[in-house]
Amino acid sequence: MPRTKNTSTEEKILAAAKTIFIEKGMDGARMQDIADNAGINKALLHYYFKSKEKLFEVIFKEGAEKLFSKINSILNSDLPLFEKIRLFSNEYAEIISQNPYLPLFVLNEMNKQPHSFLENIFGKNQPTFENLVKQIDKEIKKGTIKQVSPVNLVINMISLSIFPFVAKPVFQRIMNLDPLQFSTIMDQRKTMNAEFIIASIKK
Amino acid sequence: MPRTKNTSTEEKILAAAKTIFIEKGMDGARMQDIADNAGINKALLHYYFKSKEKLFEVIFKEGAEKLFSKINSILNSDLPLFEKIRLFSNEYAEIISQNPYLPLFVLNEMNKQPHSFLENIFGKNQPTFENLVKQIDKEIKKGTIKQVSPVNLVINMISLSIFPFVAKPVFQRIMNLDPLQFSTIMDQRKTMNAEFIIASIKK
DNA sequence: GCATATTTTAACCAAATGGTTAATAAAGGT
DNA sequence: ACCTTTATTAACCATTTGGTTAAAATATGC
Repeated sequence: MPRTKNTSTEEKILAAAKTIFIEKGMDGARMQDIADNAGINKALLHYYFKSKEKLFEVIFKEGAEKLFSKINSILNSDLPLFEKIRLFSNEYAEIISQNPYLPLFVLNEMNKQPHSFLENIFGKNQPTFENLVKQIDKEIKKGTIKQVSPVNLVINMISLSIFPFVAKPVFQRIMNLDPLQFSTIMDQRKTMNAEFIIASIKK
Repeated sequence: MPRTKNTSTEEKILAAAKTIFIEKGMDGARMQDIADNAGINKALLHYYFKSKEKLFEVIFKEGAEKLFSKINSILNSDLPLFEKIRLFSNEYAEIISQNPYLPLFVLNEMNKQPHSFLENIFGKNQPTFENLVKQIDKEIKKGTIKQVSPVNLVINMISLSIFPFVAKPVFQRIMNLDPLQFSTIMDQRKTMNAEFIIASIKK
């Protein structure tokens, strides 16, 4: 097993695999494409990562981690609720504009991969929302926000952050936007989303 | 024995193709699976629809149509703004809960298929939002709602309606919800979404 | 400098896959 | 009945695909 040195080849493979898998998905990706993209022989892929599935798993895991870790850390921080919403919206928008194709990749594969595969990956990092739920209940009692379901609030925050990227080709087309216009609108949303959410729950 | 009136072969194929394509996507779908699912010989698929691509196109077109036609018709109707938002949220939630796997299928393929393929499909049905833009401008001048970008309002409405279904496996997992709990929450959202949107723009 | 271990490659291989063909069965028209 | 057209099938085929092998190149330790 080559776990010792020469990470450069391994890194080249991982970078290439990321590109190809995210672009084509597990089924659409070809090992030969990944090898070509990494500038190496196909057999080397199997030398470093024994199968397509194993290689995919590494890429998927990394992607899922990138998307999910921030949610948990911000939503469980000690910030005041509105600040939390603002921070989440801003930071999440940043992550996603830097990895615009990641969400669809992860969503797509989460729907397709068997349960066992996902179990393996999500084993421990189970986010907790207790902190947030308590915080929201407190604000409701204080009367600063409306009676709102914490779960649904989080779903709204995440939906508004991610979906526009996932549906970019749809929105661009049905709204007749050129890429520049679309990107301008996405930029507006970075600050807008938080205020939109806050306005919807503020009393 | 004469059995119960068998649906036409073409219909059987289309139904099977829908099932398989939506479950596995264009790349993951196997012609043999579609044939088996339809209870016919694989060659018959090519007899009715000459290639996998052509068959896929039919299924995709139908799915995209189902998802997009309603948007246009409701958003261009003559209802008052808030009613429009409520009607859209309700009807769209209905369409999607009846076809929960359709959005991801369409989104996924819209990101993968080449431009030419999509051009063919969206040729004419280009939605228009002029009506809605005017309506929103009017409400802003009347002072009933905040100064809000019509495009972003529509993006929000659609995002909140669709994304929770697309990300169902994610939400179920990170929020530790069993299928029943999740479905209850989705039901709440049917009415909640509209009020959430309205609250966020009401002055 | 040399033996050993690691990395990389070209050539293969078996299975799977979309698609074709030629023959057969069923329907329709006369 | 008989012929023509349409529908359906089993057997193939060419290509693609993930994966393997054995040999060559390169690095490593002494």
